[in-house]
Amino acid sequence: MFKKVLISEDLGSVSNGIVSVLEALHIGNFYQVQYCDDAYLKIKKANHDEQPFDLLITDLSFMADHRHQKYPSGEVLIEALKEEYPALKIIAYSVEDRPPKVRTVMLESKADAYVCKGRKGLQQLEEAIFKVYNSETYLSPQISNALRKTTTPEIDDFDIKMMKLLANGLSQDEISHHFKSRNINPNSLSAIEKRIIKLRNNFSAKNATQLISIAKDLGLI
Amino acid sequence: MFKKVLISEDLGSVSNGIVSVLEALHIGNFYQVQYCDDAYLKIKKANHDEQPFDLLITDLSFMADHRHQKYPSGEVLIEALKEEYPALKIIAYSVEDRPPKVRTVMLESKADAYVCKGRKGLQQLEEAIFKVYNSETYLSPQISNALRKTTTPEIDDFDIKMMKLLANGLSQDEISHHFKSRNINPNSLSAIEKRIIKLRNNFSAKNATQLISIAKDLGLI
DNA sequence: CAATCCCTTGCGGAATTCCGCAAGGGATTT
DNA sequence: AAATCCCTTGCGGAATTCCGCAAGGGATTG
Repeated sequence: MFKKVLISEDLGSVSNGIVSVLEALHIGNFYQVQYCDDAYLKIKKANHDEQPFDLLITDLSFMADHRHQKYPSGEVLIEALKEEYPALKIIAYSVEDRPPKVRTVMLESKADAYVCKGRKGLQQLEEAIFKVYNSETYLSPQISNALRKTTTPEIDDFDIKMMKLLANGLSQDEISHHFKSRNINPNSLSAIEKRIIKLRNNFSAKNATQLISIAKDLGLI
Repeated sequence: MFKKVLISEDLGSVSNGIVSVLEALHIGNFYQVQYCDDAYLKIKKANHDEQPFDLLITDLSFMADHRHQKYPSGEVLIEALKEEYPALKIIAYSVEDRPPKVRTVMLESKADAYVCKGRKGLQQLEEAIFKVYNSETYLSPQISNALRKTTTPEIDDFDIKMMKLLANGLSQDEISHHFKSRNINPNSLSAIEKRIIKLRNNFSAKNATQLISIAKDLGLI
């Protein structure tokens, strides 16, 4: 079983729960941090000292406070760590259960497991620990099908950028200029128009306002 | 100190944390439930048996699952209980730290305290328990000024309705018809226009799309 | 009563969005 | 090489939104 575990979670109460799971598995060598940056530094130092962690359990969203963070969220922390220390296993433990989020965390950040906080969260976490130890991936049952691309097909990075700009109040013309000034294609007013229309059709939105409303509900932006 | 406490919280891990606080205060007589409906029934029964609870600590948002609930959220549970059992003290314990939510929970649902889950959440919870026991109210420091109406002044029920309709993709003209058909005033296209402009100015939004984006971030809709 | 304030309503024009049609270019297929 | 497909770009007109100006009505105030 895992020998050295790090818990990254800003809610003390949740942290307690994770600890109880580890203790039930007789894993005594664990550490807790409340900020992603601390997690990164602790893992880096452990590796440097040749006593590396072999499992990280981390939340995704952390309350922002006065301390400025290089890694503001679990996603970016996971992505950075997986690039630097591929051997480190990582379990994401989050309340977020929307498929798009699960997809990015598993496919882009490359987490090994995604467990939803919930009524059965700690049981599922225990299950995930076993699976991951055996080099398998794990998803909570309620999101087990989140990786199938049946959900919202064909929404690419560009579309997300565009919707964020829309949500920030930019006009189609301003979005066009925005992309032109950054040499990102496509960038013509007409093309922007067409892509927004495509998105509206995708989500059955009557206008851009509803499109942004839906995208926010889905957690896309 | 409180003699009989109920914890209503669907995340087992968080529940653990609350329990540790109660134990530190030597409150041994407590019960835990994972659904609002169970909380309501348990409190009702305790009162009927003349062994009432004197404190409820409850989360606000509960994951929906297969079990259909009469009380889907902490807010409505609190409101119902406070009407029926005014003597029962209630502490809301939630990740939600946006002023509008705090306002409705404290002013409309009439909770005695609002504690934000966070890095210091459990310490604040302990503080809240003491305050509430002395019949005072308590707010976490980060939201201590949430009750001042300086935040988003003059956003009334009508504005909220209007923004919800906007988010649902209705045009200003359709919104006008919507209110006309329900005999709600004002309802002219021009008036709708003016109120949307007023809201945009309030929130410094460049257009209706950004307005909806901001309103969603603030939790107004 | 008159003056004032506040809100609703209306109007006109500019800006923006919405929508369909069409041309052009690159990649793939036949 | 030709045909096809897909995406980008452009254009024109209708619909909608955005914005300022102004009139009317109700409530409050002097």
